[in-house]
Amino acid sequence: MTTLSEVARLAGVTSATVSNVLRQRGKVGEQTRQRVLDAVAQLGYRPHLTARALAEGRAPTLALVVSSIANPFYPEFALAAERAARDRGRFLIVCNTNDDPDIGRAYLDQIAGTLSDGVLIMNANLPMDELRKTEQRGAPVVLCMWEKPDAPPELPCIAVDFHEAGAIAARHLLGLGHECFAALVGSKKSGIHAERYRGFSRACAQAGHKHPLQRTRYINDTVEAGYRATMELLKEHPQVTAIFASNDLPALGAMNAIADLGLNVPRDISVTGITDIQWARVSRPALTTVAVPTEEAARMSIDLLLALIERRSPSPAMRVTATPQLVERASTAAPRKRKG
Amino acid sequence: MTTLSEVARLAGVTSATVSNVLRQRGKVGEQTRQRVLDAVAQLGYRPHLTARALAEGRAPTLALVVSSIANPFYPEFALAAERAARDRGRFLIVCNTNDDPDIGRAYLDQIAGTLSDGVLIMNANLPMDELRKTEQRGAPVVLCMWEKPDAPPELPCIAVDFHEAGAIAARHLLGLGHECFAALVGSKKSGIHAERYRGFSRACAQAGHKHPLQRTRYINDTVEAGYRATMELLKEHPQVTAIFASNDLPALGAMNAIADLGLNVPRDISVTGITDIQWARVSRPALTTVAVPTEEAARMSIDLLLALIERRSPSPAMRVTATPQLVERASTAAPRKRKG
DNA sequence: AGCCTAAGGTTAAGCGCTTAATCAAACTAT
DNA sequence: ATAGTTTGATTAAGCGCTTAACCTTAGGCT
Repeated sequence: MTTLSEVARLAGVTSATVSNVLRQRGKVGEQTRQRVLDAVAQLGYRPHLTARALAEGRAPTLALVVSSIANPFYPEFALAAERAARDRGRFLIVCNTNDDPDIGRAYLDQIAGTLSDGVLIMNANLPMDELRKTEQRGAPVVLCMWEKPDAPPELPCIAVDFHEAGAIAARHLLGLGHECFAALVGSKKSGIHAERYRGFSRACAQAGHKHPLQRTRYINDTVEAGYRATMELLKEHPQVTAIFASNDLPALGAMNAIADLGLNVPRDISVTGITDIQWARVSRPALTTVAVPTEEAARMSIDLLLALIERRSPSPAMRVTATPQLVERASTAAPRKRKG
Repeated sequence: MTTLSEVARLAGVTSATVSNVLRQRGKVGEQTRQRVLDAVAQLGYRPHLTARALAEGRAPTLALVVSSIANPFYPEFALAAERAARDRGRFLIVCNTNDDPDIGRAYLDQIAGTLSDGVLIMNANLPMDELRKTEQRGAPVVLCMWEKPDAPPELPCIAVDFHEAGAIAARHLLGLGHECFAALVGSKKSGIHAERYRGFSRACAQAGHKHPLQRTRYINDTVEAGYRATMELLKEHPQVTAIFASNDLPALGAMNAIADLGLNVPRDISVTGITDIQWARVSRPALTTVAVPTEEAARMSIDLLLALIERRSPSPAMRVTATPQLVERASTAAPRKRKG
């Protein structure tokens, strides 16, 4: 590892001058500048990022805390965030908590402010006051993909209009002529997905087809849970012609269940999800879903975090990304005419 | 951010003593030790990882360079590596190159040795001499999942017995009674998957069912490529009863193609993959595949890297992980009796 | 000619921590 | 009682870099 002073010695200047050349700070004469640059090239000098960060009084990385690998959306978002960070010249440490709050806490304790300048939180299942604590330690926190626009988050966050996402799905199904739905909604008590469901039912009500609670199931965000819930729902309510899932994973499970019941998607029953994970494209039939702007949300999250780090934006502004978009694939169609 | 010396002042000692207490180094009296620990607790002191790394002459993170998000296996491996790193008390920076060697180079240039102590390479599509250069700069490099055990890698690596993986798939299909196969193999010139295919054909030959080249397609590692190749293959060779894919993604594409041809998996045609990505479990029918020991390989990669960093293991040992394992699901069955 | 300023550098302190070298005091052994 | 050792702490240097403050020298102005 060549250091600044070795470069300086070769160029016949002081390390401060080399630093000034490299950082484009201060006044440096043209010919010394060249000598320095030559020396840098000759020695293959690369700045020591750790030392630089320490000297600048900042940390050399950003961190992203994600809760789980179970849902493929998280890795997708993680890589989107990585890209956004790289585009801003930052490096991203990924912290997977495996849904264990203790791991999340340990991560935050260790790296917030000491290794990471700021932290992105992606559904990490961590209590708010824990997050506020790390914020007070000097490492800004940004919640990516805030689900509940009603409850003021008390922390900077990127909110996605999930209410609209639910409404989009509903309007799509209504537009095809569906009137009798079943709904698979992410677990009730965590409040996750509540907004998606609310958007869905409001749109239904507005169209004059109020969605009744007995055709709603609160389930985990898994293929299996979607499968089981659909099996039950379709047995109890055979008149259902379309299934709204607040997430893609249960939607895929629903499609499997329908197939196992000897029915056809979309001929007999239509299915919609929300998110547009990669699997949605590959499944048979390909899933119609409402895409959340992952790339954009990741970019905004990083930018907000960087702004907070540089204290440019003192107000913990809560911004909303662009509206989600319907991605129409093969899992939805007009309902089959009732026999009789 | 409370610092060491603030803790020291409160405890009435020197910062060196505090450091000794925390690192369990040197001799410290019992009552001062307690005073120090009390002060640490009272102030909520947390060591500054960046400063510590600089003082210790090491870098505070490890790095993982992955080529792409397109194949969901990479994120799965990345999170496995993250877990392994965390278990060893290390933090992982993930570097996604998006298959662009320039990005990979830039990442290595910037962080190898200056922010990361060592680098894990996962199919990053980087030239060997580039990697050797970063190694000489003092940041050990480990290749995860080396595909070609024939060619000595010249760099420390974790090799998986992909030859055996191919053979396992072949033996499974042969055992079911199949004799006429088609093969979808990862792109020829990169040499990736060559070993998997070789294992497959050798096992076929041993069983007396030599696999002919005209029923082999060298394709990209995508669902779409698998789909297209299968369409072609089945039109040219309708007698095929089983498809061997060197990777899960093309295998899934093959299943879709078969369905679109009006045929049934596995009744008409069986399909196998290699890797066991998450999608394999969810697809309909669920994919029979040969699982590579992801978790284990990730763990071994991290351990080898750490050993190299600590110069414990001077020899760039190439180790082979445990044998891949067959995961039998619904996409394979005995061939249908020939009509006539 | 003398003063001020700007340009082009250097000095030195410091980021928070580690660690080898050092030192003082308290024991042990003779 | 004196030398030698151990225990338990301190001192100070240094990791590689940044940056405010300072110092020259040369040129511009009256």
